[in-house]
Amino acid sequence: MQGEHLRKGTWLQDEDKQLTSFVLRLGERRWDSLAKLAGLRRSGKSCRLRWMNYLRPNLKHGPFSVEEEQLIFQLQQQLGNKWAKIARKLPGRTDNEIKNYWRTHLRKRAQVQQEVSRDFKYNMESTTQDFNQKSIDMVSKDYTGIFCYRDSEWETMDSSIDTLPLSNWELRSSPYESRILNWIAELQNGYGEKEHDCNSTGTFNYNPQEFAEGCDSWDCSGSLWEMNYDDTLFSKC
DNA sequence: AAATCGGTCAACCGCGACTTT
DNA sequence: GAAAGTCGCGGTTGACCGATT
Repeated sequence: MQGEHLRKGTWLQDEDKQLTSFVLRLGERRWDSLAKLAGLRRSGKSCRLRWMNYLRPNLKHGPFSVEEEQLIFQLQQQLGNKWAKIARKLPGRTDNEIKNYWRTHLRKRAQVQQEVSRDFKYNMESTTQDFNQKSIDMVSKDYTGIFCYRDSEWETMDSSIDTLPLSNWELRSSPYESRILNWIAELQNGYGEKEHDCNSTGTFNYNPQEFAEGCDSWDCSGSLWEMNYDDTLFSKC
């Protein structure tokens, strides 16, 4: 194909038809030869990409479902940016599509989640004595994605997260909710007037097993997943 | 109405791994 | 075993579009 003037940019309908018909006849391989045989002035690479990401049968083109979104989020945490591997777990979705979705929808949320998770763990560690490390790890991990700040004051806050009163945090749309709210209330009572003091201590009862009940699946909508944030707000005391 | 900005997504690029000759 | 060809992956770009100023 060298020396020939190759087309770039958006594919035309005719090109799509031509490519599809040749891939169905010759199979998904030898893309350079296939492009030549099909009379397409495209690189083999470009043909392959067009086929894999758009023309291939059984591709889903609609918006991602909540389940897909959660799966992507979870797999990204486990595998990192291994989009091809992640795509294999989501039939009908392409690595490119998932990568784009991650970058435009989920990346920020992941950052927020990490920050909140870290701060939460930090606060737990600095405010409890009877809390074993295993429980803390589990909580900080499983808490991700469920905190939400009652945000009417959010925009006007000009300092770090530790100035946000605990009573203004809420947890929504998950089976954890009521227990967590109670827990936060207890924490708040434990803090008393010392809520700005990260070195203050308090105790509360926590049963990880009880806590974990009903955790199989839950809807993240209406939670941190939709929260706008400013990461300057997430500094520690 | 026009300009600007930000989000989205299809497509491209570079590179390493794998296969074929 | 080496060179050439091909494939697959992840990062990046740029066109497009709607919202905002």
